[in-house]
Order: sequence, then C-alpha cells, then structure tokens
Amino acid sequence: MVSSDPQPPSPKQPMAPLCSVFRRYLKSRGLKYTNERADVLDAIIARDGVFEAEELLLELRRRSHRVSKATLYRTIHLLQDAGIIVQALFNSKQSHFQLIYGKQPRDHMVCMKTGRLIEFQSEDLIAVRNRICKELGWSPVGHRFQIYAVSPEAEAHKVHPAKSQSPRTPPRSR
Amino acid sequence: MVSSDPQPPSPKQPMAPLCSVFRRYLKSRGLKYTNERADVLDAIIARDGVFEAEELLLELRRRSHRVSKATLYRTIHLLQDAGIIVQALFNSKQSHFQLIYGKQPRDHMVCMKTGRLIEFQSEDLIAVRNRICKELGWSPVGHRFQIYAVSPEAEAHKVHPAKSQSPRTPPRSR
DNA sequence: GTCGGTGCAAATGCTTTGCATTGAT
DNA sequence: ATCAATGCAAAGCATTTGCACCGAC
Repeated sequence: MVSSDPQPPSPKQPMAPLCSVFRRYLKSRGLKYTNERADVLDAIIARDGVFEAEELLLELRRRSHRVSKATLYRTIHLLQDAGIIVQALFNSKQSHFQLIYGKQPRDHMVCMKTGRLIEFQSEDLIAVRNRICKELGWSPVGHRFQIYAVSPEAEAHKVHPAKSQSPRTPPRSR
Repeated sequence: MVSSDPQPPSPKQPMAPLCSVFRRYLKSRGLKYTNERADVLDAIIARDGVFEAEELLLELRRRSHRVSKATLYRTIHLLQDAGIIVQALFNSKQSHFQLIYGKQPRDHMVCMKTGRLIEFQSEDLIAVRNRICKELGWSPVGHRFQIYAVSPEAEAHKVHPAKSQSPRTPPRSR
C-alpha cells in the first residue's frame, strides 16, 4: 500500500510545534533561538517538502526576512542535528533537504523525462528494509530510497524534454 | 532473500567484456578508445565496487598510469553515458560511482558508527519498487536505496568512532 | 562584560572548462 | 590536414570559515 497524497499537514495530531522542538534543542546546547533561526524554520515549514538552500533564501527574501547565506547554512546544520530536517541528495551539485520531524519517512520518485518529483511512503518498503537488516545482522536506523521512473504524463504525451525543470541526475547523467 | 556476498565476478557468464562495450559506445559516437580511457576503465574494474574520483586517481598512479584529473572526470562522464557506471551519492562533498554494467542493481548499507559499507541485493526490494510504481502509474527505470544502520561489530564492541573511515553522512550530519 | 550570533568577504575543495599542444587516421 | 583527446591552469559553484561588530542576559 502506497500513499503519495500531500496528506493533511497534521491538522489533528497534537504534535509539539516544530519551533518549540527547535527551541528546546537549542537551549539544551546553550544556544539561542534568534529571529534569523526562527525565520529559517518558518520558511522550511512553509515549503513543507524537499528544498535546497538557494530556494530557502528566495523564500526568505519574499517574506522580506533578511538572513545571510552563512546564517542559513549554519541554521540548516543545527536543524539537522536537532533531527528536524535531513539531507536528501538527489544530485551532486547541491544538497537537498527535507522536513522530517514528526513525519513518516518519505521516499521519492523522480520523473526522468520531466523532472517531476513526488513523495510517497510505503510500509512494505520499511518491512523489506527491516528484513534485510535482520538477515545481515545489522540494526536499522534510517534509509534513503529514490525511484527513477517515467511519470504517466510524460509517458502519455511524449512530453518534450523539460524546459524549466531540469531532470534530476539519475542512473546516468551528463 | 538477501545476498551480500562479494559474488564471483561473473567467472562463467559469457558477458561481453566491459572494454568492448565501452569501445563500441565510443565508436557509435565517433569518439576514440584511447589509452587513458582504457586505463581508467581498468582501474574501475579492479576496484569493482563503489569508488570516488580521487581514489581512482591514486589507483591509476599506483599502476603508474598517468591520467590527468580533467581526463579522469571526462572519462567518468562517458562511462556514465555508456551505462557502465552510475553515480551513487552518499554524501554531498564528493560523488561516488559504481560499476553496474551487467550486474544486478546493488544497494548499500552504511554503518553509522564505523562507516563500513556493504553492498547487497534484494529481489523483494525490486518487487516493492515495481509495485509502488504500478500503483502510482509510473514506469520504473532504476532506483537508489541506502540503508543507514549499525553493523554487528559496532553494536557488539562498542567500537570507537571510526578513525580513518569517516562515517557517511546520513539522517543527520555535521 | 561575556558569549554566542550575524553578515561580509575570503577561503575551500570538488568538478568543469578554455586553450594550446599532441596524436591518430 | 582534420578532428578529437590530453594536460595544465584557471574558472565555477555550493558550502564553509575568519573576523569584526552586535545584542541579550
């Protein structure tokens, strides 16, 4: 069973709001919850999905929040340590990250023709992962799974090689 | 069923040798099979697994084959286009590649304590992948799967945080 | 007034590119 | 001769770092 629906951003679960999770993490390290850090987290929450540093910077500018590149990257590291976001690694040019705190692990499917990216989650996958670990004697911690495929639209319309969207680097590139 | 055994490098299958595959590819593009390109491919075959550019350069030096960095990278791109190697993406610093021509797709498990990396392959995983694609209406082309886990040794010996081997960047880094 | 935080600009480090030279057909 | 390949050094780029200044407790 797979679900790829955008899935209501947890409107019901009484989950600790991300900002307080972050604040708690920072306090535990003797660090401060500054406006810049809050702004970055907000922008990430607004995107709610995969993002890259540059995009985040634009998002921040759009909201006329001035955060330097240096601070952005520093904050991204903190958020990783806090377990709020993880690195996604789609191509070797720049890093992609995604919000994961309080979410099921999400995997990705990338269209090799159009570059369209969707997220999905599959219990079967987790089951397989755990079984593999068990058979080899390892203890699972996390995983990263990306499928390269051709989306239905691309298949159907014989879509032209993407224009604005550059197809992600996959089983072969360049 | 999982197999992680080094698996005999195809001692029996009468598979077209990689160099001729590469040569054929080059010819089809009006390109030349030069000594440098052959040397690079040899070094990759010798490693037979995951490698990074820098390592390959060392391997080449060891065999006293002089290939410039530029040529190395250019050749790596050609080999990707030829479908002989693919990019692996373990961390965001540098690219990793792996030989895949004529092999079952291989996935990876990385130890978060020691950095040990093993390869495995699982039919179940492919089955799950195909099922997911089918359910969402996409046509599978390839995939990339990495498990972050703790290896048995690390679990047992309370191994010290790796010295030479730096643990790969996973569900959190920095 | 002590620390940590921030922005800026400079530094990194992997990868790519421009260019003059070299080599194969 | 022609066309591609090579090596070198320079350029690109995402990311990191050094440093002087700022602000909260």
